[in-house]
Amino acid sequence: MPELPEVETVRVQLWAKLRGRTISKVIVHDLKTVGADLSFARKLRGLKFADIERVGKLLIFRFEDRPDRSLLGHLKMTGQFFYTERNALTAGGGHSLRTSEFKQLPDRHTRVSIETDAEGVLHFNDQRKFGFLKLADAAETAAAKRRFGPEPIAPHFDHKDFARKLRARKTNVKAALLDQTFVAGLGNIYVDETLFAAEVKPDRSAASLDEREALRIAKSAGAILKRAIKSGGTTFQHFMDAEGKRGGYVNKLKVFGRQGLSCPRCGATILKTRVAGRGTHFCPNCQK
DNA sequence: AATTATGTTGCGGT
DNA sequence: AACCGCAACATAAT
Repeated sequence: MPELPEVETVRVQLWAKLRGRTISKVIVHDLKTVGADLSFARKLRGLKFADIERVGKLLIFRFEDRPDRSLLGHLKMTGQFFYTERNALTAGGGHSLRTSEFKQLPDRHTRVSIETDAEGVLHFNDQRKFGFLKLADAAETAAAKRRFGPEPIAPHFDHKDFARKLRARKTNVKAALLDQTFVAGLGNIYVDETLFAAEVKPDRSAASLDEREALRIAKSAGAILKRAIKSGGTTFQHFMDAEGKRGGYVNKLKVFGRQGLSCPRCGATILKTRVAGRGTHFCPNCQK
């Protein structure tokens, strides 16, 4: 899933469900996903969720009375967090084993299941197994957070500073925007959408940008990420939110996945090429 | 049926 | 230090 808007969508949903809940049982279906940590389940059992933080595309679960222990979660390419619950109140009065409206979980891509004291279960699904859940101490957590650059949606994001630093980069502008240590939260979809909004070609060298272009990129990135959050993210292939729903921003994409179709701004044909090793979509006419 | 692509990023080598 | 290419893995499409 996983660019900032998708992760933020899931963060908000999970917090509403997990707030104040205590972990009663953890089932590790795939050891690699937890970094081969044989004590992963034991260390989580009994912990009470106190907060869910997001930095860039990384989720950080915090626990009450245990500031020295956090759970880091990254979805990478195909990770998904699903929250399901058994219906405590059914017509017959008993427990229904139906886990959700959208699918039976766990399924063959479920890597970890975390049960709570509220009949609710948090499932971590990940087809390709690039994603991970990792227990971290305070120092590791702080170190992980420090590696991220500023987020374009941050209240105090400094557009001028960003523009100056962007123009000092030696790569093309797409590679610069994908670098999470430079600016956090953009991925392949939102970089293409940002550069379309800013009217800049993805393969332009960052150093060739003038001040106005760099500022347009800074402003566009924040605007697009915010709009995408409002739409619940983008479902292009795998993304599903914590309730199994798809992201609405897919209908608002201007260039991503629209190769061969006409540019919504000028009518020229959208192209797909390869830039920074990634499939890249842009309008050859109105992006300069 | 082999090759290529896929919403990410860490690593090892310039 | 910054940057590039590749690898981690599973699946669908060509």
